[in-house]
Amino acid sequence: MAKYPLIKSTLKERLLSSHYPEGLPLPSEPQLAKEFEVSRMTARRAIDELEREGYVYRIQGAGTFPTGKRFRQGVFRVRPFKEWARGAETSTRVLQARIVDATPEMGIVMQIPVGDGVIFIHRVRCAGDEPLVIEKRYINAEMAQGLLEHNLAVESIHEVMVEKLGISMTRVEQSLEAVNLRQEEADLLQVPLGTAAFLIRRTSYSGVKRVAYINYWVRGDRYAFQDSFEP
Amino acid sequence: MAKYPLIKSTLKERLLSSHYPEGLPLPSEPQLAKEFEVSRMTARRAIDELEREGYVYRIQGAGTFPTGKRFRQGVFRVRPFKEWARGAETSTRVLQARIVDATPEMGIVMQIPVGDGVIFIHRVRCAGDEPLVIEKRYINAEMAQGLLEHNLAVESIHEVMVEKLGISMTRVEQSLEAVNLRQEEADLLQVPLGTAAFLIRRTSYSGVKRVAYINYWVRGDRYAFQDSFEP
DNA sequence: GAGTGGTCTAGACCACTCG
DNA sequence: GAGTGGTCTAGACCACTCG
Repeated sequence: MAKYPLIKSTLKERLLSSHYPEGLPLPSEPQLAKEFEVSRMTARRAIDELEREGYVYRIQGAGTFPTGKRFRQGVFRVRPFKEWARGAETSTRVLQARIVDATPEMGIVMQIPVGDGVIFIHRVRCAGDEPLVIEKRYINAEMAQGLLEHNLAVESIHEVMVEKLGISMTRVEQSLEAVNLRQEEADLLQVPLGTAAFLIRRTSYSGVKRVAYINYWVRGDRYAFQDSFEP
Repeated sequence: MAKYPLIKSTLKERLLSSHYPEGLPLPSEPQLAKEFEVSRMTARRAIDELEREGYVYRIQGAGTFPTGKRFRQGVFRVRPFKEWARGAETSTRVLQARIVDATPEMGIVMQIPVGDGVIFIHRVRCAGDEPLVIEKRYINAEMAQGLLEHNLAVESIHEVMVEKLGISMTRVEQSLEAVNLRQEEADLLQVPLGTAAFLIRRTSYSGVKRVAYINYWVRGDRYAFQDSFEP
């Protein structure tokens, strides 16, 4: 039998029973290797998996720390559109891209005063002429000046903001819902009214400031998340 | 700079451009190590990440294969029902729990001969008298003898199987879809026909054997996944 | 400067697949 | 039996943190 699963489950038990105090590092990798009588690489492998599962985080030079009790809230990850539509020819249709005044709703989600400038971008992303995703972005206009001068049908908006405009995104919060498409969205995606879809709501932060709020509607009949894990 | 990210991105490009034909293995790990002039462990690390991201899958003894062009990407995690229905009083209604003969469909998903015994369990899980989740489980009867003698309205089926019946679950594969509820499911969840819901399909393995196949329908108007990360 | 995690090497043995 | 991926070792050097 492999050794690292035993190390992993032993450490997991200790973490769940608060054997290692929060805020303090776990024993170092060489120490754990010694305790379990394995090479450092084998100890690392166990920790690698615990890190991926959210039990610990590592800081190079400082140590490995318990994440505390917040881990394991439902987690999902969404990859860039181009990656998951791989194989097919992808294209993007820009329906709107302009500066608008923040409505009260935008003011709340963006945390800015009503009337402030907001860049509104409305796009449809297709794979092989089939529309798959609707995207509505609201971006703090003050923080992303010059964004509208780029070709939004070709360039990745996120990349432009990070690489060309120098905005550092420090945190992303998102939620995933299952919804029935309304007439407007159904028409754009060319499916019947009420078709089930994923709705992803995403807020991007730069420090404490909210840079962008995005809604994605993803066709439920064309997309699935997939996961595999060892319990 | 580290070497494995370059290997990874090179392989990813090749996979996206169909450089490696579907159905055939990629070059073996020793061959890739040689090509990129690194040790086998470094080549493996690049492939490890591609596997985790769903670009390739590996079969011990046979090779590493491209996963092909399915629009299936991303990762999500589902918490146990009791955790996310927290705060509310949860209850479970068992609609059916009996042994049936495997239909051809069950035979395929369970990888057993048609006609073999399958434990079928149909439950509805509620929070505060409101139905939230429908569950249909198909379990290899041979591997889970005695399961039906437990109180399935109270006990966790997974825990009974692992702790009481001694079945070791080694791997779980699952997918997450957005679907419109059909009449039967809508009635059980007391929502209108066609309401959007999450459909989770889960297969549990014990080694190479498939222990269980489960479908969960989760009300889209009552559940959302949440995630937050640093890019 | 001592200690930490990040990466890498050149081997080794094993379980498994396949013709 | 040859080849594959799965695991492991005992080292090494590096970038980074911290007192």
